[in-house]
Amino acid sequence: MTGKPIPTLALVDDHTLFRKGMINLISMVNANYNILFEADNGEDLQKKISKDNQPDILLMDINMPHMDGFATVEWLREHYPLVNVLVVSMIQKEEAIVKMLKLGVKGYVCKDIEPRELGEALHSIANKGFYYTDFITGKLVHSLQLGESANGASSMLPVMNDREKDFLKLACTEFTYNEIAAKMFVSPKTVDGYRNSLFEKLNVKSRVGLALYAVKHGFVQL
Amino acid sequence: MTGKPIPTLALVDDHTLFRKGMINLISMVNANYNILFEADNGEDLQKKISKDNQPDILLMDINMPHMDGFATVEWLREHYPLVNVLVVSMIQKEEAIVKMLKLGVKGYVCKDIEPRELGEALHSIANKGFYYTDFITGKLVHSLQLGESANGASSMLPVMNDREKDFLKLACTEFTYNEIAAKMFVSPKTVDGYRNSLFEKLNVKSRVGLALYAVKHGFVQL
DNA sequence: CTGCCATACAGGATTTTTCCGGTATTTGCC
DNA sequence: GGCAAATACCGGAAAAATCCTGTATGGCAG
Repeated sequence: MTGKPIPTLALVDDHTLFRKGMINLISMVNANYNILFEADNGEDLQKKISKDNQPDILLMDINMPHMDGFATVEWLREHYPLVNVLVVSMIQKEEAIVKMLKLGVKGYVCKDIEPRELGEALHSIANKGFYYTDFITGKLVHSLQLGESANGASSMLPVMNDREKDFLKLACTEFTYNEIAAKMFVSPKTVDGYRNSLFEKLNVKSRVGLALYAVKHGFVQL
Repeated sequence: MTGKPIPTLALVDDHTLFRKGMINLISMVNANYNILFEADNGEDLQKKISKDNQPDILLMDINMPHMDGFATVEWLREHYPLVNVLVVSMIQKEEAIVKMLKLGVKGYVCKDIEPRELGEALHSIANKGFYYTDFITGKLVHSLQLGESANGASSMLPVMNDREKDFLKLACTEFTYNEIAAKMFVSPKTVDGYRNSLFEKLNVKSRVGLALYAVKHGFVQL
């Protein structure tokens, strides 16, 4: 673990030829990357990845036999959350893109990507932690807009009463629950109730979850 | 506590005439607000505000004798963090605006505000929780840009090593520290060290503080 | 009037978080 | 080689957060 050495990569794709092609592309990029390993699919990846063999960036296809890209990202998120996934797929369907984004992938590019853009994507992920093109952002925004208006059910905010909203704001501070109770002029046991009620309503299970929810939904400004 | 009744207001300004003028303006707005009380300055406010006498929105000047707007907002933030402050001041200096914004005020308008805009501001704060005009946003962005480049010292990010950055990302999840340790392949006591080190470097004192810092500085995406 | 539901609050137990004061290992550098 | 700084780690204890079950109150619809 010597500081910030050469970023490491791994490739997951069921087509050997395509993997070799990608490796060739990567070698054309004027930057240094160490390729740790290649895998045929998610199952194969599970065998090859380990504590001492984690890539910084994982280039992965979606359509794969046995264990596809979605299942693989979910598994990685649980077991190797520090691995940055760059999806490399022919699939351009908004549904797939948005699904992957929700699963936390750090980039999504088309398989016919040009060397220059691949270099940019890898560099961006290695340094800023993500690479989202305007195309991807566009899909995401579009999907959000759909969710907000037409759909209706999906983005409906849970019903919170005023006191719960007040509590939510104060939960996004470094006050302890006892201090929050004092500022809300209620018993600590009552804020205990607000918290548990919000855990359920907002589908989170910790104060960090509450804070993140509040920020995401604009209850507090950063 | 009957649902969402008429929003309550309070005014803090040392000029009686101006307060009366504002009240008149507010009455012209086609919306209902209850005015709880008026105060001459921060000190006077401290006497008049109480658990059972907190306004939803507090309209406040900056230049006031005895206790000015800045001190007052700081005090409110500590003792009545749920009160939304709308600054109403002649002061248009970027420095003052940015300072107030940093103190968490929910809006900043000029004293020569028109009835229509005042109505919009109050409505926006009562519902969305804030009212920032483009003018204010502009000042803020400008100040941020200054901070980023010229100033240098002010916005310099603390030096975090790679493992600390990794930890910071995982701290923004609902994993416990034990789970985080497992995912980072280190001992729980080590993440204990990362945490304490970041508390100091980032000037926070709880996990919520860490998460909020991380979001604000783009270490995690929402 | 009465039972239901939402809200405010308690006691008590358990887990997590936070804090403190140390130790071993590694790494760069004089 | 040896020293300072950074990193990984430990035991123990105090504080905070989380969870569960249960009570009192008040509004309100049947």
